[in-house]
Amino acid sequence: MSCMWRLSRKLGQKKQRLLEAEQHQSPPDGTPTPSPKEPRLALGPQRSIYFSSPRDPPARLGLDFFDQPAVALARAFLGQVLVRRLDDGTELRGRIVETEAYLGPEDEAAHSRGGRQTPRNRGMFMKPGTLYVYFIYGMYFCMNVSSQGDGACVLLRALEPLGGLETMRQLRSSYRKGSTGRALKDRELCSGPSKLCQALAIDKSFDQRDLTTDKAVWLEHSPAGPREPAVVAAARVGIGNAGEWTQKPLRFYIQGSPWVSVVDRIAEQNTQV
DNA sequence: AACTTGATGGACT
DNA sequence: GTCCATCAAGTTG
Repeated sequence: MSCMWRLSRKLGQKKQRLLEAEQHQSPPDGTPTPSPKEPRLALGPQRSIYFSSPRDPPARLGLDFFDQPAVALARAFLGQVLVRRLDDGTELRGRIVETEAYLGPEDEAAHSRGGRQTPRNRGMFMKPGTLYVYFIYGMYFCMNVSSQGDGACVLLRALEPLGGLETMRQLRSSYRKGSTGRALKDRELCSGPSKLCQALAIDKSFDQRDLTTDKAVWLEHSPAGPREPAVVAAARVGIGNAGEWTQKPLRFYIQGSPWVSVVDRIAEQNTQV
């Protein structure tokens, strides 16, 4: 009977999760949502995005945004829109729903642990907003953005695809082995750090690029959502033996979003809604 | 061994 | 259909 209780509780959580997901999703057709109020973000004393230099895309986020400590930046990323412009002019867009903070030399799980600086991880030590793209497991890429703090950065782990989904599907399929497989579901396009790199055609050539000035990739201010989404803080994924650093809650995701790569139900119990 | 993924097989709804 | 556990896949430090 405690089994029964546990089961029904589990189902209840799932229902609740789907319900919340609907609230946090953007309109399916990408129609701009009327914004009743300016979104409350920890951007500091930043000029209005509408008065940036005329040649820039109106909503591109600048150095003011990226120049904050890794944890703050990892949280601030949630909801913002990553845009990738392909050579043929196609724009791929995705709303960031999951990130991880890597804090720098003291963080035993970071590539910059102990202050290690190599040609590979140089991007981590460059100015905030610089990309650090690395090759992993012999076949994938992961995309990080340098934050304030030497050797600190934020890993982008999952996006809600907003535009260019068919191109993303093609890009993702073309990288796969058989390439004869079924069409990927929308949820499979960007739900993981290497998946989103495939979907947006991000590879090593993007390493050390500047997100505030690059012509092919940038970050745009989030359209205002229905309400401030709840953010879950959970342990990072794929951290092996990094002592105390393995369990630290440095992964952040939008609670209830169906686009997140890995959900942590235990961590969600500590999230206030 | 690594900040991952996709295919596969089994249990379950 | 979903979900979960397992494992193999290439390269780099």
